[in-house]
Amino acid sequence: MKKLRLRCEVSASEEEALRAVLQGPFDHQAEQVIVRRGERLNSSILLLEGLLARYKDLSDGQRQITHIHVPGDFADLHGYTLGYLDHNLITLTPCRIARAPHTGLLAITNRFPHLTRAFWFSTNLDASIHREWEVSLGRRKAIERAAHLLCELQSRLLVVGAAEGDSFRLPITQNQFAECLGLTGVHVNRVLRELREAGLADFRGGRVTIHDRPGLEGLAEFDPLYLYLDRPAN
Amino acid sequence: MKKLRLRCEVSASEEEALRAVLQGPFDHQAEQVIVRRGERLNSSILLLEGLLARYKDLSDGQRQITHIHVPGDFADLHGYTLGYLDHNLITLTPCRIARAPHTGLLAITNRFPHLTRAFWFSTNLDASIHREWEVSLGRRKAIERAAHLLCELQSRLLVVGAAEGDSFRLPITQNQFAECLGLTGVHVNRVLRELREAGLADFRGGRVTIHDRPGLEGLAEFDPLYLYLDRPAN
DNA sequence: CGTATTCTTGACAACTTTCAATGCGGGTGG
DNA sequence: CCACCCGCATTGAAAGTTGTCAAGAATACG
Repeated sequence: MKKLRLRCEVSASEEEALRAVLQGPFDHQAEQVIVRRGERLNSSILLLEGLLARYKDLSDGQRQITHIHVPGDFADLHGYTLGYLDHNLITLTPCRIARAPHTGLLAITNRFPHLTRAFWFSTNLDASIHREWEVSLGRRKAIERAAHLLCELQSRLLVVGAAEGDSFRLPITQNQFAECLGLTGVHVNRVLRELREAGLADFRGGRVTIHDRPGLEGLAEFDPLYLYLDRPAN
Repeated sequence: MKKLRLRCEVSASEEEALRAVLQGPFDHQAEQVIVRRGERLNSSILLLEGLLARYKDLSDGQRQITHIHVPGDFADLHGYTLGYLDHNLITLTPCRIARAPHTGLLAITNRFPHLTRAFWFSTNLDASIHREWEVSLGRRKAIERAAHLLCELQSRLLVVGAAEGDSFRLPITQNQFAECLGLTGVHVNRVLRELREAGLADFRGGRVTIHDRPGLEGLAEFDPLYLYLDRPAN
């Protein structure tokens, strides 16, 4: 909740309204599909601890992860207006979540226009991250993609207090990382070695350590503007 | 306006409120940057005629288009909650637009929760399209990406009455098409020839004709679920 | 009618995938 | 306690897809 607050200035009465609506917490194991594509929804999920991912499968078994959620993210708030998701939602690690029933969200959106805009902002921020991933997937080379995602995750985790300076836990496999980047696990492995040998960053054993942030950002052409870290006043 | 209505059931009073807020229409030439990344916004753009694109530039001159807008789309409604855009907005063709000042949108969101949710839905639909593009860019081969985008555009244009059955105007260059697909113009050219020679679709002279929709959809693994064409009841 | 884009094609290069094999480490059962 | 397994990481070699470069053809436009 503190984490959610950081991104969207919320008044005491608004926070109370939201808190009243939330159910849980609930715990989930890793690798569990939490929401299935197309299934009708009646609540949305706030991630408290762990990592979630949005992904889609192709018929030949390939998978593309389209977003990684960090603690404080409303993972499928868009499901509230969409009714169902176009993608699956899976736990990458063991997770703790809270649920906001859509009836409760409806009540909030009818009574708290400002809080509604804060929610709306949150889904728009997700969309902005999707766009940056499109740029990576479409135009950046493998090593640049990897560097960019590491920069993004470090920035986002720092905001919610889940990074210790230039190091943070990222307990996912190289294959999962590859599924974010539109690459194969084999190639990601090579690229991570390159980053390590260049002294830029080290991702091993479920932990990332960034040794040369400027270098990594330069390689990735990382510009955090799209993360809207200077949250708007509205 | 009729087109907007098709995607979001809007009551008479809501429609009137929106109409009262809209300014314009304004006309723009092709290839004009309408909104620049990072610039503070005080109105959002409703596309009435023509095609707009969201894009980002890289330092080496590469460009990635992250979204194509068709008539009826609110092109930068997300700018209302975000304050500024993370991308540029450009006209691909001559365009006619209307503008919704954010002061007006603020008034609407304070008075019409249901219309607010309709707006919110609209930005969530954009995000869904971003996700599908991530899948294309990350996992589909060049010819599949091209086929998928043609299917998507045909579906979306059909909804707003801008497609004539299996044919529709798409007055953009192969290079611009390539910028959507994360490919080079040269390769798009080859891929379009393949689609033509396979009897699937023909994109030439600013017009697309789909000769074998099932074949094209099969090649692309196109599933329109992500377009939320069965709009939700809320 | 001439000029500038855009389209088209070929040959070659670069990047990433595929296939295959080996190493590593943690958990489990004997 | 230790051997065995199994998933994950790592590496090499070969193949495939897409990009780059270059040139000529077609088309649009003034």
